[in-house]
Amino acid sequence: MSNKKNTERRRRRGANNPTLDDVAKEAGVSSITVSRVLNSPDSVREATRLKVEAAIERVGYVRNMVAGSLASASSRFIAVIVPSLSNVVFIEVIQGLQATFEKYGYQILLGNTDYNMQRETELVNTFLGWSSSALVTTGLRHEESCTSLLKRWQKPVVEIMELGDAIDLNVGLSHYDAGHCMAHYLLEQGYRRIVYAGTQMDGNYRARLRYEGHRDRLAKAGVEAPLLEWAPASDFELGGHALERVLERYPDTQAVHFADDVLATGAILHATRLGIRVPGDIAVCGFTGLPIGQAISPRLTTISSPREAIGRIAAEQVIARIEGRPLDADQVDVGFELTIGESA
Amino acid sequence: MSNKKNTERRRRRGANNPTLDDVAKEAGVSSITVSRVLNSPDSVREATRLKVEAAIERVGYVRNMVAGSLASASSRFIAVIVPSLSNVVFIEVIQGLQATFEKYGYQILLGNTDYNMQRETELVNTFLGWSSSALVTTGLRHEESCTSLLKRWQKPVVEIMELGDAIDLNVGLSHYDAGHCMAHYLLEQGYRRIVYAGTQMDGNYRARLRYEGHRDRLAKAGVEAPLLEWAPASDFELGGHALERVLERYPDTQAVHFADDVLATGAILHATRLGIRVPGDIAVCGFTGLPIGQAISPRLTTISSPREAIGRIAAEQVIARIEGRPLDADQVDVGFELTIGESA
DNA sequence: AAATATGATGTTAGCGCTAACATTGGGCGG
DNA sequence: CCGCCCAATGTTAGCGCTAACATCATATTT
Repeated sequence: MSNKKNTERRRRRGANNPTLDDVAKEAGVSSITVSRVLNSPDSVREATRLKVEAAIERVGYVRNMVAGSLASASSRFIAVIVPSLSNVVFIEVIQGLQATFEKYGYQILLGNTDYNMQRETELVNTFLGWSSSALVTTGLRHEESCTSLLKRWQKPVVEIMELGDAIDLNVGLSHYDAGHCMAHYLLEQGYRRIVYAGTQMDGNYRARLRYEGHRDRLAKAGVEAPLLEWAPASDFELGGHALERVLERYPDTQAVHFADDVLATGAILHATRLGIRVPGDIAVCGFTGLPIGQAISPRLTTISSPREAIGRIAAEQVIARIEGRPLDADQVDVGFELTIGESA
Repeated sequence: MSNKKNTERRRRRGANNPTLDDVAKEAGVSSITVSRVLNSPDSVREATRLKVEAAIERVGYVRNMVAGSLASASSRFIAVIVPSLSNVVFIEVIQGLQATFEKYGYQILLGNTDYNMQRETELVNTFLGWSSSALVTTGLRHEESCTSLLKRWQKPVVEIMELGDAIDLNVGLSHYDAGHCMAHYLLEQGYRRIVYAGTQMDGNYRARLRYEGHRDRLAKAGVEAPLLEWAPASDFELGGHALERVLERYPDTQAVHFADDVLATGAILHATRLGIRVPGDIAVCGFTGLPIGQAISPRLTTISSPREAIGRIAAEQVIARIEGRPLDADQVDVGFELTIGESA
């Protein structure tokens, strides 16, 4: 068959960095001992360890994580999937995740879906292909194939932000209740003509869940729940614009319930500029509990969600699972808090 | 020697997911053909490709990226190292990087140093171990061993945010010039008693570079350049607090040059609450060009840096390098812009 | 002192994929 | 209709590491 003229030919790629074997030779031990120094230093005699560490230093060894992960069929990666990086909320969640995972020596593999579920499925596939140790994703709604893939997967999966029927672990809060709670507060304050205003409520369906809570509470009081929605992502300017549109469309509005604090803050700052008094002429409230809402005057009335805590708790749950510690519960309700400011 | 009784024993791990070979068998081709369908579909006949794709679907194959990276000695990872995730600036840079790299099918491997250079070196080591295709890091200052490791490394390295003597590629702006420019503007407006106020200026030495530009410009005008500094990270509340401390320590201050927009915004909002007129009683300016600075009244006078553009340009440079396209220059000065608001 | 347990290190055989080369079967010019 | 070329596919040998088991020296038990 093949013309076996190649006794010693095949060469591979350039790099040729020092490998474990080079270190082993240098230190006068076997490569598995070097591997142990790296992975479980306690299982090696101190003298050996020092010898190996010196050798590592001398040859300038850089560990090949890829080979290690292939051999052990696991990486110290945690896949994290969020729908957006422009929304501070997810940034803060990522901070919580990152800080906690780092403590335990795990790396985050970050994916951004742009509120696109197909993209989410692709990311899940890629991340599983990296032998991730666990996966954290946002929300409970996924493509069918994505859900079934994750259910079959043998490692921890956490769905965050929202509570409900989850694949595995679940850390979040009830957005329906949050919307309901704020609507209740507004009614209590005597407001009756209340408009809900949000952005991108198809992709960001949690904002819609809050609207539903809001609407149902108003319905119970026999009050209409008009909804205005915009396509672009929330920013301060859009908040100001939204306030004007609300007043145009429903001139007798008494209060605006914004889907998030960025819009609400933008509305308040714009109102100040226009000489519209908040809450005198119109009351404003939001959702999230961003620092900027508490820095402006009037201070924003809002619902604060513990964003970094969601990240921290989700990460702790994952670590517990990985380390085989038992969990109190597979679902954690982090709750929310009505923060009463001066704006409503 | 070894009691060779084990003809077919050694089993490995649990998972046993379908592999390329399973797909190959199912499709009636060899595994390399499946590999080609995945990596270079154009090199396979359409009929074959469809057959293989159907087989992939049928067996529920999930690609093992780890094995692929080991065999090809390269992953589609780009290592990205930033000093902080609490600072919006880096978030926006990451957004720019992420959006661009995603277009080309690269994944970001994100590391956070918390302004600790030793941590940076560790992250660099880990990320090189993942066979990253390139590395993006923040700033020009690193540990000696880190710099030399990166210089020996054969793949693209970009240092961002700051301009100067770089390892390989460099995308950023001159912070010294930015500070100088703002000081020049303040002098031009007739201010003479100007205080510079910042946070964490040891770790975040770019804020110090801006101070040095500021100080040198004032010196040229024969004016003192007092500096006040705080240890915690910038937030709105600290900005208000800082304004009060400045007025306490230097009661006749005419203008405060804040190291960033978060502090400056916090100061303006706090001043409004206290009834201090800006710029009537005291002028305020910042650095960064955050949206919030332009949403408040008075609008903030600041220096806008193109944060997302830094990310996008850095990513484009890297991609060009990886694809072997020639670069116009290894260094890109993205510049900055004096944004004149009403606050100074 | 023999038997057994324990701790430290070594040997072997992959993990699942792809680079490098080999083979095969038309298509096509002469 | 022969030889050559090229496109499509196959064969082989690792990539660098670690799981699983093996070995050996020393400590502990009986």
